[in-house]
Amino acid sequence: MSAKTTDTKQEILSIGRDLLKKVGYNAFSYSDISKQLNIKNAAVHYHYPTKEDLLADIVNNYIEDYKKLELGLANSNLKTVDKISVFADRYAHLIDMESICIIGSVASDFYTLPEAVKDKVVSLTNLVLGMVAKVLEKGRADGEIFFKEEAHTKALLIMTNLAAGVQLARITGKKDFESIRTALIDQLKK
Amino acid sequence: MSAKTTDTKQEILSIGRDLLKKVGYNAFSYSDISKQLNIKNAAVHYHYPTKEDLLADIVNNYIEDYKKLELGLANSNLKTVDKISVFADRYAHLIDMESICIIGSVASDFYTLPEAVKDKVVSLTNLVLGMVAKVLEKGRADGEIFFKEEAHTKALLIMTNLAAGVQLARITGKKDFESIRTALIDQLKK
DNA sequence: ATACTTACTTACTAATAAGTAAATAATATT
DNA sequence: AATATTATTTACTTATTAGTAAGTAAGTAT
Repeated sequence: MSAKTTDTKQEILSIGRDLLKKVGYNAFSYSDISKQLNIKNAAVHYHYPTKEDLLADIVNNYIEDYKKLELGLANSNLKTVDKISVFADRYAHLIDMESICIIGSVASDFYTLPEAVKDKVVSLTNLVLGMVAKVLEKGRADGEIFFKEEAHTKALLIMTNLAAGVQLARITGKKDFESIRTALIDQLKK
Repeated sequence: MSAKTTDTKQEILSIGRDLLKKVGYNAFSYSDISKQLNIKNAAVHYHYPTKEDLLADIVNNYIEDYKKLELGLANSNLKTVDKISVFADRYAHLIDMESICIIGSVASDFYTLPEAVKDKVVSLTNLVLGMVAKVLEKGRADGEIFFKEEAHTKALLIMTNLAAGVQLARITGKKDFESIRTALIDQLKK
């Protein structure tokens, strides 16, 4: 098992992930990737025969990432508000990367996605929403935060604020996102 | 001035608008439009020389629509909560049309949009956010609704909930949107 | 009736897309 | 050293895209 194989494939994955979040599934091509890596188009096809394969791997990769984050948060001794801030920080970082969250990206392109990938997107979305709901529920049980909705609903409210907040920041600027972030955290503190 | 001109151009605009909200700017072509109208590709170019021209007209069209809505709401005697519900209903309707809101659609594709259109998108977004903020501010002044954030921030919170809620509904289903909508309205009633 | 305008169609072009087959270079395995 | 295996290039194909140029049919204006 050579080192180079993994390197190039990983780099393709990484660039694909960035492009997906920056311009969306329909606006990037294998040529965009190959040019960045100074390799030929066909080399990208060697690692990911079809664009669908690449997309599937990107989504799988995010599922793994979020599972790790879930474990990390569970084993941390962060206060609930700070756990939610971890999510808010991730979304704030997307703005600086000229990106939006993958879920938002694939949701916008949903009706043009290969069927097999849609299922993975559903899994990823449920994973993320479930995580946030769990953090919220535990935080409320521990008396650290306050909200009157069901935990799942509150997770929906927070994540939609963040996801669309990042999208909106492209149009009206980052300060609108910061207003959202601040209001969000304040609400939890009651 | 013939009737047919207006008809075809209007239909192109309407189909373009639907496609933009369904699959996004980069995923539809003039061929998609011409096939639906049983005309040739070049006929679409006759009415809208470039895709940028079409996109610009779509955005302008939404600006007009929202200006009319603003007037309609100002002259109505709807309660504030019902005015906000008008927005929520519009977004709920998008789900049934397999669409997302234009602002979300163009935000996702923002870095692939022609420069000239970006400015129009900014205007549209400010128009919508301004409208909602105004409704909220007046509602609070009249003692009809309650919120502690600034009106602009509350408008951001509500509109991001709705916009991303519609996107999320593609993945997890419409009931998540309905949870958001209900929670949103409940919050205003305090 | 003639000229002009409008709304198209036919028939292209140039560029880019995704994807493939075959040859070749580089790296491991035995 | 010989042999696989892996990674990549070269050279395509097929399809689609946005866009254009030239022609035409029908209506409008003078």
